[in-house]
Amino acid sequence: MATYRSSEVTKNALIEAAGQLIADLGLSCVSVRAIAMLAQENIGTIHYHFGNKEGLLVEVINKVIERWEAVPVENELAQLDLNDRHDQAVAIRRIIERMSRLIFSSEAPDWHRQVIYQVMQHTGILQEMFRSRVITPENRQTIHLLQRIDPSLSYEQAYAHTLTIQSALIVHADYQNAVLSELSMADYSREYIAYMENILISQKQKFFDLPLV
Amino acid sequence: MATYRSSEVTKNALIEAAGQLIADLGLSCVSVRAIAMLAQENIGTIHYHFGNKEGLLVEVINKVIERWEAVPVENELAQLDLNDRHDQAVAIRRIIERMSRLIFSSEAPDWHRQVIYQVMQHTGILQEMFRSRVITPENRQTIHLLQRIDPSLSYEQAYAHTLTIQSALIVHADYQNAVLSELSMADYSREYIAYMENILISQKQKFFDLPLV
DNA sequence: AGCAAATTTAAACACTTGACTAAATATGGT
DNA sequence: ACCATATTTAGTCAAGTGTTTAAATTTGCT
Repeated sequence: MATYRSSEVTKNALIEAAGQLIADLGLSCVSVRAIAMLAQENIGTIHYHFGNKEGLLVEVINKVIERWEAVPVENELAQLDLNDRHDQAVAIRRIIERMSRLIFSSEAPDWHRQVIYQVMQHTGILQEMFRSRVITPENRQTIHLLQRIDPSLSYEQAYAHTLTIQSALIVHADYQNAVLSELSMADYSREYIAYMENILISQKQKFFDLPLV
Repeated sequence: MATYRSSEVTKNALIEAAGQLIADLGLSCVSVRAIAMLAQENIGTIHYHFGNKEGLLVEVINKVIERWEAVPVENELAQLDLNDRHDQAVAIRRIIERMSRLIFSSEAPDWHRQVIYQVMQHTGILQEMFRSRVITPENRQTIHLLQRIDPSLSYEQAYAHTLTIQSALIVHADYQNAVLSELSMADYSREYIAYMENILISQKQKFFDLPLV
């Protein structure tokens, strides 16, 4: 008699509602009352199931992080010889395509991409979660690859390259509303995302004189 | 006897305090009381001088926008022949260096760069100000240049290029705290910014097979 | 069906927020 | 020095915040 079935249902409803509201209003503009109302649950359930508001937000971010952890960068780079120029070029492509897929594929709820990078704006538990479990480990892989491609790169220089790779995707995610309105689009088209991926990939491959694969 | 001297002094103190607090806490976490306390002014002065909180925020953003408007992109591109490959390469460099200078040069208060892109997160008067007076006009120039460089580019494709140019700078500005902590730096070094500029410039020049200038 | 535990509910809590008011003060031209 | 007025001050307001409480209800095993 540990837990009742209804427990998981309301917890998921609250997480989903919180995610949508964060995407719409911003992380620091959502109230427990708004979340409970959208989820059609009582305010008290938030504190009963998650302890407090932050506990709920942790689970919201956790939902996104688990999707990223399910496809670690290591998998994309396995079976590649990072000393081979051709494989180095493939590695660049794999890293960019993976990140783009995780952010823009429609297999996850819409709010994922609009929520996740908001946590990087304010220091706190949420940022620490995303940084320690996603950002830092993934950057380590990318920096390692870049220093294989060009052994003369310092850590700072390799990090700068890493950020120039990721930044376009981050901006398209975090400023989605502004970007879409500037593009007069309702949502990113598959072609647009593909073209942006292509820019990022071939830019980096050309910069390092890698084969264009 | 229109206005007294003290008026401008307190107005500037309030704008400066608001800017610093927005940079530290985030746009939506700043209260009129915190602003007044940091400025060492009375809360009522905010409503007396600016009408309401939003009126003060408008002036904060205005301070930043005026710096950008003082050096229009047109000036950087004047005397360049946008049909000439060499001048096209120079134009790319000028556009990127101008934006980097506006964001990272130390001639303006520290908070400018951490404040300005926050307004792009939420729709409202502040975003509309920055978009209509800075973003849209500047993007028009960049897109025009890119379509001269490669006439086959559609508007969406040219816009994607524009964003890949700007994104790294935006991310370094808006996520400054997280980036600096990942780099174990107290502030961006001149060398780091210069290296990032170099990446962005030569990446774009190589992508379009322009001379590397 | 009965019953103990898990869950939901509504009301209240203390606190912060942006805004407003009326009185007190400071300013600068005369 | 005077005085009209620009500015500052302190106090109050209603509305919204996250949290807590205790009672009511639902759940699932015996």
